[in-house]
Parts: sequence; structure tokens; C-alpha cells
Amino acid sequence: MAPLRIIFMGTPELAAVSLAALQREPNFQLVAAVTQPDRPKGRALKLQASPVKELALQAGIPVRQPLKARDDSFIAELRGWQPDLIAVAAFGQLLPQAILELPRLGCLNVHTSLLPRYRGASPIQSAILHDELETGVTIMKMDAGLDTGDILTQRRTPIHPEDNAATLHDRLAQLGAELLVATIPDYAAGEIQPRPQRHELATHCARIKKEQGRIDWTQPARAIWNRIRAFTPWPGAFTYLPTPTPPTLLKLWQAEVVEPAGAPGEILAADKAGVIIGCGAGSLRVTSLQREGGRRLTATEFLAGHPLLLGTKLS
RNA sequence: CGCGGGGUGGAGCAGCCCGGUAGCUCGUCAGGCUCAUAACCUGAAGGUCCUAGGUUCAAAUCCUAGCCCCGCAA
Repeated sequence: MAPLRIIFMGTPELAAVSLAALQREPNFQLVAAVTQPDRPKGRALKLQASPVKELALQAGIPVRQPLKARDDSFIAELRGWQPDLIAVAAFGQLLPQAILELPRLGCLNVHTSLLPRYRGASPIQSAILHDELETGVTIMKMDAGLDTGDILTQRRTPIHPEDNAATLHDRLAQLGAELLVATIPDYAAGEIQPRPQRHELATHCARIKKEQGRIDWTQPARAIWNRIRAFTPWPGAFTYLPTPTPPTLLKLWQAEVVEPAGAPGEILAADKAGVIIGCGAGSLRVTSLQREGGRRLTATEFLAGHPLLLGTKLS
């Protein structure tokens, strides 16, 4: 059997993991990789290629970076590759019907949630933020909506207390890549019956905004704990130290829920075991934190250079 | 030229404005104390103050250039 001609569309690291997995399969022929245009990034605002682009270039796969996927000349070019299938993972743009119908086998998408839950831009963070006990990945046949296509396969994974968005991201990226590679041959052979989503159970999650990382100390400790885990490593959960003008930004990277209660935002203890801060219910022991201008430090290291007065109120 | 903070014994910081023998909280090592501790007491080792120039009688401190790190912004 001739190898399947596959076009890959994706952008961030999550997608690159899937591309790498596809690329290792001898029965798949990656005829092109499509990704977002290089974007200014970093302190010098230099243009930076997406992880998918870097990997594709390294693998000798032709790369395209259309400003708009619905551009006619781009679609014509896609057609020119004569793909059997388009595989999409975190591409960053909705695809027009013309593209969805272009390959013989249509477009498959890797989504890092158990659809129909957490459709949209931030499924990994949102699952943690909403105190879910498990999440997973879904391979679906794409349709015109946002993550509304028929489900081909799913795989679950528990969310552990020690998980944060980074660890969960890495695990789901791996799971998604494996599941994609495993699903495609069965799907191509007609052995998988796509199942429509139960749309009445759908939930949506929007793109994360940095401001959502701000901690509201009147919330229960567990909710704040989830926020810290969901916003690590990006954009970071933060609060402010009441230093004389202006307040100092303080990012919290790691914490655990503890029993003792206290006024919301008040520092109840600060020693080698961590910094204990009162919440709306219970309190939080912070064990890894970072002041603006400084690096991420353990509580012990932080306290060596930045004494925290008991009773200080964070905001 | 996007804005800003910073590079000081092993770690985290102060000192810099107002040049003049390098300090704090820890860690490490040795000894002591304790039923016990991420506890306490005593003592010790350990520093080209990022690099290269410059100013000066004298530079961690002032000036110039470079390298590296971080927050914001994306």
C-alpha cells in the first residue's frame, strides 16, 4: 500500500510532538507542514519560528506560513500537494470548508480535552482550574465549528495533585501524538465509525489572559491552588507585596493547601517549610515563588534574601 | 533601537546616590547541647564584588563599552 500523503498543520510545542510522531511512521508521507507566521517574541521582540516550523525544516518537510488559511492561492497550493489527509494540532486558525473537504479523508484534529468538554483555546489550563480529576485527548474529524467535529478516538489521563499546566501539557502532547498515529491507519481503513459529540454537554474555554493569573485571596485555598497549577508555567499566578510605591509583583509557582486559617492574603508564617498565606477558606503553603526582577526561588532561598513580615497583606 | 530590574564567598540579598580595609540571612565543615526536630549554642573555612577599558592618591561604589540573567510586553 502506498504511504498516506499527509499535510500537517500546527504551531506550538504541543503540535510539534504530534508532527514528530507522524514523521517517524514509515507509512505516512508528510508532504507539507503549515504553521503560523513567525512572530515577534522575547525581550528584543525578535521574530521567532514556531516549534512546528523548526522541526519541519530540520526534517526537510516543506513549510508554509499563510497569514490567512482561507486565502485562495494557499488553498490551491494545498490541493497541489494532493494530500490524502490533513492532520491538525493547535494550528491557531479556523479552517474554511474548502480545506476541510479538500483531502480524500478529510481533516483530523488533536484536541487536549475529553470533548465535548473544554472546547476552545485553553483546555489544559481550564481542566486544572475547574478542579477536574481527569482529562484527556480527543481525535476528531473536523467540521466547520470550533472543536465540534465527530469523535474518532479518545484517551483519558488523571490530573494528579502534583500536576501543573506544564506537566499535564507534556503528558497530553505525548498521549495526543500516540493516539493520532494509532488512529489514522484504522480511520483510513474505514474501521472507525465517527461518533457525533453530545453537544448539549459542551463547555468552552477562551484564550488565557494574563490578568486571570491574579490571585483573589478571598477564594478558598483549593481554588487558588488550582489557579497556581493552571497558570504554571504561563502566564504565572501572581499577587503583590505591599512595598512602598509601587507594589512588587510576586509570582507564586508552587503551593499546597494546608489547614490553618487566617485573614485572606495575610502572611501567617514564613520559614523553611514555606510561606503560609491565609485564604477565604483554609490557607496555602507556598514553596516556590519569584519576585519581579528575580528568578524563581524556593521559599527557603527567597526568605534568605527577602524577609517577609508576618501579618503582611498581599493583594 | 519596545519599557524596566539585576549580576557581590556555595544559595539568596544589603552596601553603590554621598568613593576610603566587604556585611546580612542561610548553607558547608568542626565541636557542643537535646528523648527529639528543616531546633539551639560555639567556632572555622570560603570572595578575581560579571568582563574590558577609563577617572582618582584610592573604585563593589563614578564614567564608557561588552557579555549574561529576570519582570513587563508579545
